[in-house]
Amino acid sequence: MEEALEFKNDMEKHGVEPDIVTYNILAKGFHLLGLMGGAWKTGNIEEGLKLREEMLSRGFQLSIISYSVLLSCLCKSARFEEALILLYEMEALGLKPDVITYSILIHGLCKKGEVHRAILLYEEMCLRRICPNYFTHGAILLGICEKGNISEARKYFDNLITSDLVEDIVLYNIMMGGYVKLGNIAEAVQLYQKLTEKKITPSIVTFNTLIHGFCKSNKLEEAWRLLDTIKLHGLVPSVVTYTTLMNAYCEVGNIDGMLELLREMEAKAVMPTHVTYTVVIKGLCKQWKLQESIKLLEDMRAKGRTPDQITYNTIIQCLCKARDLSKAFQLHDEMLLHNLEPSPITYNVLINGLCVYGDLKDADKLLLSLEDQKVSLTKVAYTTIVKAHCAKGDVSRAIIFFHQMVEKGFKISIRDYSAVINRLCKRCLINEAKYFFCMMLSDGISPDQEICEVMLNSFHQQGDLYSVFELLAEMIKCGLLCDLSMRNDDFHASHQ
DNA sequence: GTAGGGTTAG
Repeated sequence: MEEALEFKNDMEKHGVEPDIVTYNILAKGFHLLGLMGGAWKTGNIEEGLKLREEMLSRGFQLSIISYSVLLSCLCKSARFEEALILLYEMEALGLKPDVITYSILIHGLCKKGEVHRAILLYEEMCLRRICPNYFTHGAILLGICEKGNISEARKYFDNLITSDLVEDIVLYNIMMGGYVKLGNIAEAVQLYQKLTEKKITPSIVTFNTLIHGFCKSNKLEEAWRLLDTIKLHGLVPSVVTYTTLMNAYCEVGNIDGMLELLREMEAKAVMPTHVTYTVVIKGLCKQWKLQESIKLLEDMRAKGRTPDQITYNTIIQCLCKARDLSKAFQLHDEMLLHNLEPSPITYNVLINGLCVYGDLKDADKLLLSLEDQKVSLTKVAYTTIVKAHCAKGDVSRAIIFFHQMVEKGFKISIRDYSAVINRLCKRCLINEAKYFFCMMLSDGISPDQEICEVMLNSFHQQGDLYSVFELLAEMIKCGLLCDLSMRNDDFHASHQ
């Protein structure tokens, strides 16, 4: 692309003005690069938007297709506001969005969990007499599935397949994937039987989905048997088929079996992707073959398989466990060097590494500097550091980070409070545990049996009967009464 | 001469 752009600049220098076709060719290039994924993705949207600006300023009209390409890219990075502005812009210019344009937006929204907004757009397109097709329906179905609302998804699916004569295997695949994601392989298999009864031809994705389902339920035999079924249907196992099985082998610690599969796929000229290599790296890490996995990371680039965040996170996590934190941070720096933005998970792994295997002070420093840099973090970054401070007994720091977590607007669950209270009780820091317990109550979260047991035990150990009664009263309020009689016995026992 | 959308794996 760089050369293509340079060439275009050359054209202009020589007085040859680019025209609409020139721009479309460049747009296609950026789109392809975007599809290839990895580090350059976001940079390409910017280039694409720049091209649009340039075209508009030169008085060219973009086509509906060019707009769709831009919309597709924006959706992939969840930039929906900008996408909707572009949609508005195309309408203002007299370009009528069609079923594909709408499907792109609907799919983008669904994929990122914004099903509600997707359905609004869906209704809008229907009002404008643009008829939804399989692509549109598939997007909505996927959205409902990914929200985990499987029964609603099934209703939607059943409606689709009964109201139409022609059936679409992709809809089946999406529905089966929904079941598999929830670990319900049985329902997925039933759907598979249903589609074979209806003489619908399964695709390789159908089988990959089933294989994934079996692997998830530790039914490796069944997964393996599907390889023959694939061949029976005249299909060829894809890179996803192999990678799924390799991952399953990796998970059960059969690294040799995993490598065997890698050799087999290469022998059959199925090219491993960056996901495949990430699985292999994970396997090597499991065997503590860190040098080898770093070597593979380098080899990937040479083979044109750009490692992504997950690839790096895998090795970084292993380096942390091996207490080689400097090498872990070196890889983090390498990500930046390659224009690969570390993900929130990368930082969770590094912070956890410093907390558990390094110096807690460095973890504090890292988190604070990330906040300064406005790097986006997940709640886990905070819970990790809070837990570490609780475990080491530095409650004041734990409280500071806990409040920061609240301020950032993260939803605090009972599990987060339990994690803190458990650790404080373990260190007999009763007053501190009570502090968090009260905070939890004022947060509107009711305690559960487990958390109360932990605290009661701790109070008992310290002979703090006042606290015992106080907590028992609170338990009565919350309806956690089942063990009250036993506690009374305890009380009598300790009074004798 | 150019040109848009769905499902699967880490």
